[in-house]
Amino acid sequence: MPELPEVETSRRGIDPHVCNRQIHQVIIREARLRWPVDPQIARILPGSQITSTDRRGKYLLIYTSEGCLIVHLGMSGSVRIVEASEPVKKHDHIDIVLDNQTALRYHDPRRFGAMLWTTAPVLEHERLRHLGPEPLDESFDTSYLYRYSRSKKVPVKTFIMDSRVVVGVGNIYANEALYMAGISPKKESGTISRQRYERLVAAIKEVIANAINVGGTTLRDFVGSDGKPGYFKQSLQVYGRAGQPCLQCHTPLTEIRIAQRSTVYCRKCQR
DNA sequence: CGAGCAACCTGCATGC
DNA sequence: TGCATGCAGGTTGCTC
Repeated sequence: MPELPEVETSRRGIDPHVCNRQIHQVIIREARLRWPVDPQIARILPGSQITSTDRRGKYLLIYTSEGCLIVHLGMSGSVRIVEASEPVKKHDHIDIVLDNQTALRYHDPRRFGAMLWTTAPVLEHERLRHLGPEPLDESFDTSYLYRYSRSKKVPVKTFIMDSRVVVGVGNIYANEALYMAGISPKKESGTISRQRYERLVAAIKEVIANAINVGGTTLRDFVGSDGKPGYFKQSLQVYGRAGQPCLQCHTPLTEIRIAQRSTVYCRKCQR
């Protein structure tokens, strides 16, 4: 999936095309996503106005005059703007048809994504209320992460991928940030010094900010909402490079599994 | 309570 | 060529 930078890239891509447009029709071809899509939106949304878009972690928020759509792209989801007449492809599950013959089209082969609807305060939604700080927010800092980690026994990689700790750090960027910070992904969270967490916080911010700046990482089928690929893949230092030389010390990179996720690191540079 | 892991689902690469 | 296997960007919700 789309990690945070891909979601932000998608949001920026669709925002100018959907804001201040009226919704003409909602077509739900397949409601069986991670949670069933509320069929009510097909009658509530037509006639309403899209007022703004936002993002919280990996959730894309589409505010309308009637309530808010909370969209998650799961592992394989994408959204893009199409001509409403464009023929649907396999896995094009939902169209939000706008008043200018375009549509916001949600596509998700694996259906791990979601499109939720709420009329209540969005940040109090059950899916959002337990989320930790945004990685680029100033509240995500060394003191916060260090204090939170004390007495935690999970490997640091699992720790930073926990959305209650910080949102948006998925498998790719967790691998990259730990490499950048010189920390072994296996290291027990509670035993890492404050000084090393300072490096880790800086690395997470840097890797996420860079990825957003270049439009996210393209793997397989991710494309930004304008159909252009992201360019971050070429700057990956460890993810997908198992067995290849470390770019700093030339030791072959090691691949292990942590919490069932592929983990690539340099045994020499990361301790 | 935390830790570990199976589950959700499709597509694709690999090996026989 | 066909078929079985394992793996993929995420997250929830079991069991221990």
